[in-house]
Amino acid sequence: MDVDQVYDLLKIKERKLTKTRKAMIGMFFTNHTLLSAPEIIKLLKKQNINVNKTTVYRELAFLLDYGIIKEIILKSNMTFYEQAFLPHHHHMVCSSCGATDEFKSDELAETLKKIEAGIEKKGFKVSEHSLEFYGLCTKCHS
Amino acid sequence: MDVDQVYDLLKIKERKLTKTRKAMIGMFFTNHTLLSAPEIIKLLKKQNINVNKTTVYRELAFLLDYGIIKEIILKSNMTFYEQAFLPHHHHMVCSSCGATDEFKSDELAETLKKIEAGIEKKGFKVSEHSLEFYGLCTKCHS
DNA sequence: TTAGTTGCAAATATTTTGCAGTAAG
DNA sequence: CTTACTGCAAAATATTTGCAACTAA
Repeated sequence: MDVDQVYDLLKIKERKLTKTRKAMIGMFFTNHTLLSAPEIIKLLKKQNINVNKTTVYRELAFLLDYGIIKEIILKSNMTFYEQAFLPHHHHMVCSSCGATDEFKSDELAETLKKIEAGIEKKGFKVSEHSLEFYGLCTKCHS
Repeated sequence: MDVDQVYDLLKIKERKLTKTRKAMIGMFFTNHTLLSAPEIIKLLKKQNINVNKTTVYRELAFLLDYGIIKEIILKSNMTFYEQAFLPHHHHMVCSSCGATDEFKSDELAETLKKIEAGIEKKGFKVSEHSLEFYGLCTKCHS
């Protein structure tokens, strides 16, 4: 799924392509960074799009609902978002500067799948998991 | 580490054993459930300990600081706490009713350790990870 | 034209802070 | 009696809601 396919989806669903919506979709497909609502508001301002925070929160709920973005909650107790079409991966979060980086591991994915199967046998229907590693990034542990 | 050892630690560090502190420590060593600040306030009320929310938040920060409890942030975007001396485990969280359950897996622990070693080779110093499984508990998926 | 979208102001909810007073050891 | 601890009120932050006005298709 790329930007144009997202536009097509919106057209099919008869949802409008507003300036803010376009800019936010662009953001998620350009940056592969985790973005929070306050950060998005700042980024929009830089593009001279002065939008109300309410709109940004509503837009995030919208994109989430359409499966275009994913939600990730970090220990900072803030909600972050990223594009939903990236290959499955996890995040490393620097507890000092807050920088995030991603990584993936086939072995990990496989183990998690096995674990989830085990959990389901006990009657709990798993729909997703969240896994993040916290510590100090290269810059921060001198 | 048990309750009495925690009391000893406080004595050594010349920290006082107040009624609220004692009750909260007791809570974490009795319940092995995840507890949030609002829940703790309610539980204290039931014990006729009417304490200000500020005190509870400060006490949680205190216990966290002394390594007596651990912090876990769930997708609900709320902070939960649990005793820090339980054997390493992870949580299953029901997206419908919010119930949490715990489980452990040696295979998972081993894979995670390996993954963390791999991450450290790239210069990121891992200090902890958070892993939760979300889905529907037995009661909620009919 | 007509849904879908937006802004504004106000409400929620959790968590934090400053300061003056209280109590445990 | 000393320093840790507490309450209160108010602030900081993120997020949500109702409603009237607006605009993309």
